[in-house]
Amino acid sequence: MNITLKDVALRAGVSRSAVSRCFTPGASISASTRARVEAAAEALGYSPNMLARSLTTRSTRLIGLVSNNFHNPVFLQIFDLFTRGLQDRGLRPLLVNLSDETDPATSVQLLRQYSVDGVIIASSHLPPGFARAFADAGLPVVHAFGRADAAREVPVVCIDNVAAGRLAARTLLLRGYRRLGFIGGPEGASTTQDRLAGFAAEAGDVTVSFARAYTFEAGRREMTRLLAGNRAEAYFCADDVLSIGALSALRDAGLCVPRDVGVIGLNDMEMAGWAGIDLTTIHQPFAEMIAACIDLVQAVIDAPDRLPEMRVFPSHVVERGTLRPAL
Amino acid sequence: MNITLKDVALRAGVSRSAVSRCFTPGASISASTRARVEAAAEALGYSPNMLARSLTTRSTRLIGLVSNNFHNPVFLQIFDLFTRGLQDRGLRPLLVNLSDETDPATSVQLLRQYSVDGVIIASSHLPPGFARAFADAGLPVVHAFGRADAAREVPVVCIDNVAAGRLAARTLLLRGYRRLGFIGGPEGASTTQDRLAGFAAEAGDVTVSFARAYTFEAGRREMTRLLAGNRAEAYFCADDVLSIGALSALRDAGLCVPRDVGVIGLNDMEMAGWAGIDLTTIHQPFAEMIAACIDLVQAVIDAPDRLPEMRVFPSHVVERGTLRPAL
DNA sequence: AACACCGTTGCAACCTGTTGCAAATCGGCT
DNA sequence: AGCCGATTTGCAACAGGTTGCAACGGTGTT
Repeated sequence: MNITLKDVALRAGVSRSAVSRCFTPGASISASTRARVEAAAEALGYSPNMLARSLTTRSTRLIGLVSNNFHNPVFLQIFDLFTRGLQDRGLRPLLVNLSDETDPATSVQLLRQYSVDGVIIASSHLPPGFARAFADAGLPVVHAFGRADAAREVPVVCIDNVAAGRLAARTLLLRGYRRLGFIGGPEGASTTQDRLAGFAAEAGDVTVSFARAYTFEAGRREMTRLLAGNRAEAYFCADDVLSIGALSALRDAGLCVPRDVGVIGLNDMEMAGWAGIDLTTIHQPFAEMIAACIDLVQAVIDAPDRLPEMRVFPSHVVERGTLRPAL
Repeated sequence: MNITLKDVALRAGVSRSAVSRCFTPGASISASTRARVEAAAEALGYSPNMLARSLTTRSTRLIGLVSNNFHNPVFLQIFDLFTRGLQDRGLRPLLVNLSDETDPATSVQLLRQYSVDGVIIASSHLPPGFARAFADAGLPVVHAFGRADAAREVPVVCIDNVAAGRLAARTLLLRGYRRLGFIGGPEGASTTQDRLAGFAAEAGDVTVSFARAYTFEAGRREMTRLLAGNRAEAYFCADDVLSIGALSALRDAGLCVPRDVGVIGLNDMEMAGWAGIDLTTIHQPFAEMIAACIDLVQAVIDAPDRLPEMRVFPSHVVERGTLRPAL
């Protein structure tokens, strides 16, 4: 059915090895045989079987892309960057949707069955040790948006979430907001914990609450709940989509943003810049971070014994319309 | 390095075939050897190499998932449904991001190199013949959100876009809106053309314009442009994210929706239901459509010579706040 | 002409698993 | 014990490639 090496070899009148070498960069082959082989391959429409090749080369160029964030719109941007970045380097993303699955064992087995060269985990809320399970199974792994202090076990690419929390607090204080509030994602999410730690360290006494998930509805519900009590003057939401939910609740309550209440988010997803949302937020440099992830996983593949490394990126405030100007 | 059949066979004191049969459902193997093999496999942490197996079985259970819609938030929902649906059936999505690549040749070659069992194309704006190129290469393919009349060449899963356009027009007319306008996606998108055809057929004389892309900004810009001229009483936007952009422009212009202008979208993406957006829109039953895609691609894999089939799903209006009530 | 050297080529083994076929084993029956 | 048929098992070939090694052919040198 399909065209194989043998067919091409037969037509070109050479051995299978010659054909193989023709498609292997750097192999020793004369210009004349190469031409004959290429002509034959062209005529037959041959393209080498990557998976058969991988048996001996032990490289599939497949990368497992593991995530459980299929409800936060920022992840569409993230998947776009990952898939394009991988493709540009000749790597292929095998997508794994964890949805509610949080036991790494099945994903590890799955990705080993498919002999992926490496794994990128893109998530900020997974049980501790999730990423390590891949490393333990001998799979090169990088954890994107993971926790910095896990980096002794697994390479991590992230921003300094504690510093980002601090930055959020300073930004709010500088604009004259006093009683501050924090709205996190699920309490277990490491990013949420770190952002809160930094925020509280800088702002002192803050009201703290957690949304059920990184979704619009969860953010809106949480803010609605908060408004029933004694509200703060400004809130740091640990994620843009939460912020947008919170803004919706504030507006429904007849409060004016940024005059009555200030809101600062985190991520700077595309939607944050939409007219009508216009969210002031802390920018994560996704493009650079994702490029770093791919470089890093490639580096681990090339040198499996390299020590886990952490790449921390700077974040900064993007001024829009949900905070009043600095005093 | 990795554990193979041979290692397990050695430890269990049986032949490689016995081990293979132990992992092949329906193969003839006695309970006692099975137990011995399973114990050995367990002890060594063996799991079979799917790719090596695929050499002889000619099935990888890999499905190419091809799309160029990484900027329309509805596609995050769609990817979620696809990945979960495929996983639930033991299939693995190999994601291909076309971004601006519109020549099928490279994608076809890529997916053939990886011996995918089948391909699902999820896009409404691709050059005609794109999907057919996969079929011509002998790859089982299904086109999700494709054009109905291409179904003679390639199986298609879609709604009846012409009927949806009609439905939009009737819905607007029934609510007393007269001079109607249509805002499409890129003019070349088949879905846009069909929706317009139905809309115009029912509404008669409509103002027609096209946004550059299926994005918020494009929708907003197009509506802003339209407002400079003689505006219509209500608009059918061929996509929710366009609608949201259009709404943003309307509000900035001080117009009241739905009193001054009505807007109806199409897709019923999650965001359409967000408070503050509250978009009246035509629902596409994504969950059912995507399940159908997967069933269909599986069917084509099982019977490659089956005639291309079209599965058309019903769509209906979801009433929210961007149209005034019916008279 | 003899020799060394280098790039090119084919052979054969190997990567990991599957499967047709024939041989071995087993249980049951006379 | 001997025979039958069904089940289980291993051998060997195969899927589509890669690669170490030895043989080969051509060139330049002495």
